[in-house]
Amino acid sequence: MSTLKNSVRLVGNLGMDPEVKSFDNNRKLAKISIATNETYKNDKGERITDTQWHNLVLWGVQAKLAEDLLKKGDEIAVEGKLSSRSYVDKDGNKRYMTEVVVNEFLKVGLKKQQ
Amino acid sequence: MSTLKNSVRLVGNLGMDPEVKSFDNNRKLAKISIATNETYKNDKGERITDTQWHNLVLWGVQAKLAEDLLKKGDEIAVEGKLSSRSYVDKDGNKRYMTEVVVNEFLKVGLKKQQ
Amino acid sequence: MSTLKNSVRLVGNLGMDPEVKSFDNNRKLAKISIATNETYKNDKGERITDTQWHNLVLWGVQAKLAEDLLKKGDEIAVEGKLSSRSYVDKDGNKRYMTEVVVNEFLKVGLKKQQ
Amino acid sequence: MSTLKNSVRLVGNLGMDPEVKSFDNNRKLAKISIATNETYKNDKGERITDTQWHNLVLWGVQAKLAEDLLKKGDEIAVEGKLSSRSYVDKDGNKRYMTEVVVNEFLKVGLKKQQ
DNA sequence: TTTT
DNA sequence: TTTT
Repeated sequence: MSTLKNSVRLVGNLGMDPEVKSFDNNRKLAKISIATNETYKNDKGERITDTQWHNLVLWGVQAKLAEDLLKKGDEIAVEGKLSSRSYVDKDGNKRYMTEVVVNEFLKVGLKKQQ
Repeated sequence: MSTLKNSVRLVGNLGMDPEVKSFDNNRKLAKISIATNETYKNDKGERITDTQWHNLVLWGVQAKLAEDLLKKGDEIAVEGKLSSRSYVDKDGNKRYMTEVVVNEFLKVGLKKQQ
Repeated sequence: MSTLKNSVRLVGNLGMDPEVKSFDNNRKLAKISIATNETYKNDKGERITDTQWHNLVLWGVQAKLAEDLLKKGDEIAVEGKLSSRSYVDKDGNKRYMTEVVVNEFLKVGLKKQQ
Repeated sequence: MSTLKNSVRLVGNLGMDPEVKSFDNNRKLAKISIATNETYKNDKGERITDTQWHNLVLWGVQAKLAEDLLKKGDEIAVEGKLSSRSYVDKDGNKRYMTEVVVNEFLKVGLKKQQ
């Protein structure tokens, strides 16, 4: 799986503890959502904060590491892949959602920020 | 706007010509969707192709370049930012969609591939 | 200047305080060197640490931020560009060196690590 | 080996055919050098081209692919790791050089460029 | 030493 | 739903 064709890098904070599921074949799945906070000045010189929420999916070893190391509020750096999938909602409508399938993450702690 | 906190890189092909809109303030907006194709071998040694479609949004100069240079089938490399937004669909339901807001793109042509 | 054609991303620790120079035109230059530490297991299952040192160059606003915020031992994430240049050493020989010209950095603090 | 701590991405042209060596243990090594060409306008509005040369090292499967697919003039996209090493030159002096150890490459062909 |  |  090529990192040249599809790669996402994010630095952000977990909005909640990881949700972890275990499957029959011993595979683990963890879901986390992180917020990236970026600040900039608009045309009028006002300080604007743009917060984006991202849904991350981790499998196997990465899921285990997330379960053991991460909790709500923690800051992480991640590298992964953009992945979209469709599902059927409770009203029977087809919906789409986009997730980042994580290859790797680091727990960091932003001390100061520019 | 930090490329350290939120950055996406994709190499893929346009599924259709760019859709371009012009606004009163002379700002231009282009929307394109690209497919990234990755191949790998599964557990059984079978060759699998994973095709992902991505919605890209371009503003200003990048929108103008897309309008002038790109058409259906073209291959591009892009760098941008993950951005999610909500909207209300025709049935009055709140929906979410995730897009890549493009900072920069290159028209490339994959000659051969590994 | 394209981030698609030439981009370097590093997470590492400063080996010394930044060296800062100011020029006549008010331009500032900061030089820092950081070590990236990566650990892996070799063929024999032994834990190996690969430490690489990188020379970073910062100009203008980034140099000012480095001067104000960074000191020996700090951990940073950086995005920049690979740049090589030649110079003449004290014996009159032509030498080459490779540096990373920084576009952006974040001060981080790796709390735990995988 | 983490792509979060040390990652380089380049798009450029080979200055010569790959140099390939084979070792006793069947390991292959390929060396290539590529030029990245970036153009921008300086303060006076003049079009400037900044050409940087980069030394790339490929091992194993990547070396084989380079040997089979690449030749002088070809354009490639690569992802790898910054790596510096010292060596002793013919006059007995210690020298340093910086290389990019390639994880992955794609042969591309830039048709048009912005 | 490449390319546009 | 996070963080500064």
